[in-house]
Formats: sequence, structure tokens, C-alpha cells
Amino acid sequence: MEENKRELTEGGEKEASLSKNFIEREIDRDLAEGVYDHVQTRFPPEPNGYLHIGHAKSILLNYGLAKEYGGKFNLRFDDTNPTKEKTEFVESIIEDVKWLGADFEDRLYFASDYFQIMYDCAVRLIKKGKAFVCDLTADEIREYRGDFNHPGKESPYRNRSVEENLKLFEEMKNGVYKDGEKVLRARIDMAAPNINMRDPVLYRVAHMHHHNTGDKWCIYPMYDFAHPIEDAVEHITHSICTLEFEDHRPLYEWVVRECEFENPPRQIEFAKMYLTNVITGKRYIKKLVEDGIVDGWDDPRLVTIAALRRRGYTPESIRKFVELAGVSKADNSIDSAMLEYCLREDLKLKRARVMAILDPVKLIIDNYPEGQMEELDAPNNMENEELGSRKLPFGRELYIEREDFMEEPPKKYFRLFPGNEVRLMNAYFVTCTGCEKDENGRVTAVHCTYDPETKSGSGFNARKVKGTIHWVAAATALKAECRLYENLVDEEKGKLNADGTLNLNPNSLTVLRDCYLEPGLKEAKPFESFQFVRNGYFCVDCRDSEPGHPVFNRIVSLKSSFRLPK
RNA sequence: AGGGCUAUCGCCAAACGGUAAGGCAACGGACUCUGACUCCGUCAUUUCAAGGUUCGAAUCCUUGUAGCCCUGCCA
Repeated sequence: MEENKRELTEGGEKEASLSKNFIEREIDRDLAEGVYDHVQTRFPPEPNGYLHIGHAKSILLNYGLAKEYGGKFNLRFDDTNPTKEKTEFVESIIEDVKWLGADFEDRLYFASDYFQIMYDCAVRLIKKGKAFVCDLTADEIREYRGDFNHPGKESPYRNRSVEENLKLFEEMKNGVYKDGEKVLRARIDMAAPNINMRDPVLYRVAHMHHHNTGDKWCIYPMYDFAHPIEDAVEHITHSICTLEFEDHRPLYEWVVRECEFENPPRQIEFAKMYLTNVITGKRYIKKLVEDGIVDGWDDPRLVTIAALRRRGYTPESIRKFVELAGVSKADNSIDSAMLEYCLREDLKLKRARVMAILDPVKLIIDNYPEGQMEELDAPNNMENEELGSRKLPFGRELYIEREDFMEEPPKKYFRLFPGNEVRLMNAYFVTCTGCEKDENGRVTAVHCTYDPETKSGSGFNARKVKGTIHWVAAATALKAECRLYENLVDEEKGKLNADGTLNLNPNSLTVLRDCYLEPGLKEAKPFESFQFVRNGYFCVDCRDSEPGHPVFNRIVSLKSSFRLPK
């Protein structure tokens, strides 16, 4: 029982004992049986798009296993199809993997660097009579393949001599044939119940410039042939991939066996992670970007790694999330609330808690001397003294949240209403005396009086108040823009419309341009984040902020059990 | 002539024949200079279903049911 548990230490503060997942158990067994004497993993993306939260799971799973077993983790671009790949994506992927903290050290590889080895493997297969050049067209190959209910037919080219195959394959390599004219196929079994084994294509002709190898090659290996070789060459032990490749495993094993690799890698499949209320499909995101509904692949409402980073998510919170989500072979859709929980949990003790008014209304303290200002001390984080304290300007006129005053409050409303006393956080008790309204009945200012005896830190405890509200001194407030987000889609309402388009939440973005923040926030730098007391965690937008004029993204709100009764 | 995989609380997920962990969410309550945090409590007599084996079954067997993946010269 004990050896079936592992100790997880999180910054030394928390110790949890978690059960091992099924992959760890497989690895334990392999190690115990001497199948392998080390662990080597890899993350093998095709550079054809941006990484998202789902990829983070794969990255952190592979990296985490290597680390746990004292092994190594590689980043390898699976760039075997030049029609879909771009260097732009290799750069963004490297950045994202590094940001997540999956350290591949100097082990950054490209499948395309192994093209010669793959070619040599193909030649070897031909010599063993295990591969042949086929002249069938793509359509014919499909017809010959049969279907779920019928075995396939053998290609008429299946029994070409080794010599002829060798010659033809070399000609393919030398550019003698046009795209689609010939392919190299494995010679396995056209009657196999697993369609992947029905003489799968190993190489295709594609006269195309490759981002890494340029025009050196005009034939490119298929995934099923290339991937096992890439893994074997890098001495990967456990080749971890997602469930849809389960049917490919026999072919993976066929390739490493027929190519006669020693200590061949093993493929293990796990279920992809899905999240509720988010969009991960490339087609959908692309459309949102093109239609200008989001402002790029890093729009904070998206869950690409770039978007999460811009929004203010930390690598630690994502690591925690992936760890909490677990690994299994069952289809899953994790509640987004768990991701939010991980962010709050990570930032709770690490960030300063400051005051910011998102929807301001003026609060005038009638008995506070006109023109007078004072400085108050405020701790940056009541639960973490190491974060120190700051000085807060305080004066006669402040801004408070509009929702913190009600002329006619419902029951259990603890905030300002005529006659009620509340605490101004880090300052004094104030008692509401009334309000001013415009011709439409909209409150334009709230009036109150303060009690000088009740200053924070004075030790005053002669009476208590039920409510504490936050504020910012009007005279010195920093005006700033804050952006609040909601999910782009809501699964309860249906993610898709009848016509297959996304059923978008019209309120996914709220831009507040008249927010008043503590003046100290003026110099906040891109990616810096804070807790805005009672409002949530906010992060300086890295795109739209300017020096001295930060724009804040709300990463996540704080939880709240407060509901205004109807 | 079909093959592969998966079903344990609203959402994840442990348990590997010895009598259903844990987390998120939710709901009570205490505390509170954040209606936050923290704390305390509640939350699967039952593991897709029905049979069987066993002293004992979520775990083994049988038969069903449901969901996912597979017929690219994509990965």
C-alpha cells in the first residue's frame, strides 16, 4: 500500500499523499521488471497552431513523469508534414512550454532532423520485404482498403521485387515522381480487423518547401511511421499520447520491431482533458479571431496558453490544476470552477490586496475637514506580513462602489444605507446620513460622518460594525480601465446553435473605463497582478497598457455567498 | 467481418477480492477590518444493468446497455 503512494510537496508547505495514476503504475512495473532502466518522455507537438490548456496537461504529465522518475523530458516538433507547419508556431510553442515550467533543457528536437534515419529505416523495410512502392491513386487505395465490415484487397503492386521497390523508392526520393503518383506502403495484412494495419502508407511525395529541411526532401514520412522512429532515436521509454491513437499502437509496435530498434519505446494512451464552457477547437477560435469577436489568439477569454498568460493565470496555478484533474482513460470534462479555484489558491498569499473601485459613486464625509488629507497605513496582505504595507491617502471625498449604498436596503444588507455604520477598510467607521440624486433619481453622491476614534490600527473596539467596504480617495485616485470577462459559451444554454455556429455569450467582455484605483497602482507593470479587495484578482494587460496607464484584466472574481434578495 | 476503449457522487478521481479515499462544486454554521480567507459540519448502504462465483465483489465470470475512437497520401 505504501509504495503505491507518493509524497507531493508543494513549496514545502503542504504535503499530500496521492494515489498513483495508471501510467505511473505501468512505469513502476516496467522498471521493476527491468523492461527499462530509466524513464524518458517527450512532448511532440506538430507546429501547426497555438497550444491550449489541453496541451498543458500533456506537457505537464510528460514533464512530471520524467521528473518524478529522475528521467529526462524532450520537446520535439513532429514536423513531418510541411503543408501544415510554420516556424511562427514553433516559436510560440517553445515559449509556452517554457512558461509552463516544463524544462527540456537543451533537448529541443525536430522530427525533420531524423529524415535520413527514417529513409534508411524504409530502405531496410523494403529489403526485408516489409514495404513496397504502390502506384495506386489515393482514391484507389481507399477503395482497396475495404471498410469496417469488409476486408481489404491487396494492391496489384504489393508483390514487386525488392530490387524494383528499392529503385522506385530512390526515384521517389530523387523527385522523379509527382505528388500523389506513388507512395511507399508497409506490407502487413489487408484483412486485418484493425484498419491501420491494412498496408498503411509510410511515405508520400510532396514537392514542398519544409521550414527546417528546405528543399532537401520531396518525400515525407507519415506519422505512423515517423513517430515510433522519433521516439526510438531519442531513447524515449514511454511514449504518452491520447486515446485516439490506441488503434495505432499495433502499428507503432510493428514499426519499432521491424526496424529492429533495441529497447524500443512503449506507447501509453490517456484521455484528453476537456474543460466546461471553453472553446478549444482550432476552427472555432480561428473564426472568432477572423470575425474580430476576440482580439487575437491571446484574447483573455480564450484558453490558449498565451491567453491564460495574458489574462493573468500563473504557471503554478495551471500545474496545480492539471495535478488535481488527474489522469485516466475515461472521457472527462473538468469544471472550469476548478481552474479558478487553483488560481485563487495560488495568488491568495502571494499578491498584494489593494483597493479599486470599479463602478464609482462619491462618498462625502461631511465632518471631515475640507482640504485635509492624511496618510493611512495599510497592510498589503493581512495573511502574509512579508508583503509589507503601504501608505494610503485619505480625505473628505472618496469613491466607493455604487452597489455598496442603498437608499432602501433589503434585509441582511450590511453596507451603507441611511443611519447605518460601516467600516471603511484600513480607515474609519462612517455612518451614512443620506444621498444626493439627479433628476432621474440616480444617486450622485452619498453622505456620511466619520468617527475619528475608530481609526484602523488604533485598537478601537468599543463597538463593532457588520460591514466593511473599500474605497479610494477621490483627489489622488488613478483612473483606469478594467475588463471583466465571462465565458464565451455556456454549456447549460448549449455551446452550439442549430446551424453549428457557436452560441456566444453576448456579455463575455465588459469594459469599465471609469474605475478609480489606489494611486500606487500607477506604475504597475504588464503581467503584474493584484487582488482588488472584494472584486477579484486582476492583472495588468500586456498589450493595451501604457506606462503610467495600466489596463487591468480580471483574472477571476472572488467567491461570494452574498445575493441581493429579489 | 468489424476492431479498439470507457462506465464509481453535479464535475474530476482513488480503491487492483477484505467491506466505497480525496479534491472541485453545493449546502448549513462559526469566525472575520474583504459577504473573501480560515474553521467546523452535511453531501454514494452503493460503483451502468441483470444474473453468477465467493465467507466476502466496484474489483472475478456471464449476458446485456450506454458513450467515445477508427475506413487521410493529417497528426
